[in-house]
Amino acid sequence: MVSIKDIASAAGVSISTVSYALNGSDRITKETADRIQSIADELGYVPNRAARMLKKRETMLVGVFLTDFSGNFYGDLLFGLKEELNRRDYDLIVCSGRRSHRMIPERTFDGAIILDATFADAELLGYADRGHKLVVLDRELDHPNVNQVLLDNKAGATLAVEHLLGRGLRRICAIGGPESAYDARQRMRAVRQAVERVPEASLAELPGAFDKASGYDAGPRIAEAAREGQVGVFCLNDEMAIGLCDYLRTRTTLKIGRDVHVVGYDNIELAQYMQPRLATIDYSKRKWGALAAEQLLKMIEGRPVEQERIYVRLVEGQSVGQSGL
Amino acid sequence: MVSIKDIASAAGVSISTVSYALNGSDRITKETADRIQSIADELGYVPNRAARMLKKRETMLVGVFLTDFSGNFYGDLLFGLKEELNRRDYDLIVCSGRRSHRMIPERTFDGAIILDATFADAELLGYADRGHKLVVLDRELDHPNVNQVLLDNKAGATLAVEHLLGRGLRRICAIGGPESAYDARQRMRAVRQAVERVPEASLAELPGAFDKASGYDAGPRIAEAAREGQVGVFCLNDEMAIGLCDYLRTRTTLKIGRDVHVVGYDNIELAQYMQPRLATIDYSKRKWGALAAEQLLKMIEGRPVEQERIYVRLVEGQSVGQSGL
DNA sequence: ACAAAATTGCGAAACGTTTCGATTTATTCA
DNA sequence: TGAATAAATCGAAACGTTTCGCAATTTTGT
Repeated sequence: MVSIKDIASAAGVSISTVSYALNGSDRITKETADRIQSIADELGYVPNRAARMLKKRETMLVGVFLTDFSGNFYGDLLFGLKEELNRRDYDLIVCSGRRSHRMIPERTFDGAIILDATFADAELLGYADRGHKLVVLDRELDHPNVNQVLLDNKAGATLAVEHLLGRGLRRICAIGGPESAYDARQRMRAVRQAVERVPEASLAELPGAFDKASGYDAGPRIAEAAREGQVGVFCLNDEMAIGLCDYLRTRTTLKIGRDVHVVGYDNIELAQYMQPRLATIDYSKRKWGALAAEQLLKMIEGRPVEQERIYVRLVEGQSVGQSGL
Repeated sequence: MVSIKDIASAAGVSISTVSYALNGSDRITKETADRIQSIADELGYVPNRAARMLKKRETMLVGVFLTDFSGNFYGDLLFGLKEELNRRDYDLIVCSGRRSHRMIPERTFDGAIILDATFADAELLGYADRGHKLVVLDRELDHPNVNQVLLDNKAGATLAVEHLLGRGLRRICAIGGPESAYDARQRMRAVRQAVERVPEASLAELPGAFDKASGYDAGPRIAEAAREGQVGVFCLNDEMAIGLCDYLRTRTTLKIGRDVHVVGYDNIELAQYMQPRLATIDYSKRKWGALAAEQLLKMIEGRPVEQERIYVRLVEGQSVGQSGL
């Protein structure tokens, strides 16, 4: 592999001169710089990332950690992140799985973005204590080296439940997320509040784990409830809503949007292809990513960071109809 | 940041001793090794990845390059890759975008897996010439440092077209992929052959670009054809099939599975949620990933690599019905 | 008990950069 | 025409590891 040293001897200059030249320092005259540059090109020189990382103590790399790569959800987010990071000359690297966590303390990145349930809060705080810059997207952490872009979970869940209530539904079910998930807790809290505001409304909470199977598994209980009258179901994310619809369609004769009214959360791509179209809560994942990147870069560069928040809106769909009541 | 040097002085030994101890060399007695290890733990030592990379000239990192992160498709593939790599102590890193290409010549990885149309063949061959190990999943390249796991495109496309022909359809349309895409060319060639084998069958080829919009845009021509009798459409991937169904459903009164029979390719997650269920060609993306990882590791370790191939099967769906003929 | 052999640890160089301070060369000014 | 100043280049140290060859120490065999 050709190194700076090879260029130096080819050009008959010292390695420091080569380094300065290649990095566009004004300590070197334009002519020698050009000459060195063209020799470098000719030799096909590419700097060694490891060496540069080691010496400069910066990597120009940002890591994004995801719970998994299933990516129903991640495409737009990553797009937003990447655009913003590339604009500032950082590269984006996507990782998943416990094993990869250690890349953080190994100083593989200048900063990391976390949307990964396999990190415990304490673990993240530990990294932050060691000086690593973090932006967390799936929790809230109070630490000078940690920032977050908050999703307006409360507003979203409220919107969803009030949509059902607004259609005249009074018997509300909510399928929850894992106890450990911050999003799930926030959303469920808002659900309770929204239901409580309507005296004649009732709420049944069903457990869930944010995956299709949870929605499917909640099916029987929903179906049972629906046989005693229309029911509005808020699934705390779209995956579960899709699982539920799957159950209702294949295992019951109940009609979605008439007997059972379903609303999800996230507006994943699949939601718009469901029949009937899934009502859900939408927000700009791309913007979410862009803001996260911006925050992280600010932290890295030591500029002040302001708290950001992503707003949500309701997307109507035929999975919610008009109640007969 | 605590380094090996800090441990050395804390333990009163030399840095080489620390290095040996921490790496489990038998040059160091068990007791000192343990002592050093516990000091390291206490100090919260984590090795510096850049330094290790530089010195050992290996990174234990494998890069996967994707055209984009939209990931309708990638989830399972990445899962298969990651499992296999982690089992062998490698970490997986996902990259996308032209900018990130340079990570390859910068020696960021021990090898890379390419499923990314933004790489030109010549570019990849250039990297291979420089000694970088590559597995390509979206093309075929003849180079000692490049291997591929072939998808059986020919078999898949044949299966798809024969499925339509088998249902009595004689007027076949095929929506193609980008000219530059190897997969698309292979599939289309097989389509032509399959149609030619049935004398009374006719084929119309429509252009496409492997995205939903292409399918949608092909809609009017398909609809026109369908008004003169049933037509069987093979979309060279599911995305386009979904776009086409979208058009047919929202812009025409033609019924999918009766007037227009649609089959896709890839069996992406969305396919099974389409109404009617999209008939398509399925193959194990997870296995595809696992084999790619295995090949790459073999190349890295200098073991002989055997050519692998992924087999395909037809998934029936109501998007193809029985022709009246 | 002593040399030979084995065990355990150490010193230093190297990986490929960047960058500080010093040195050489060219330019300016009186 | 020198001395003073500015411009261009160089040498060497450093980043944090690994690893080779050597030195010191312990063990073994007789």
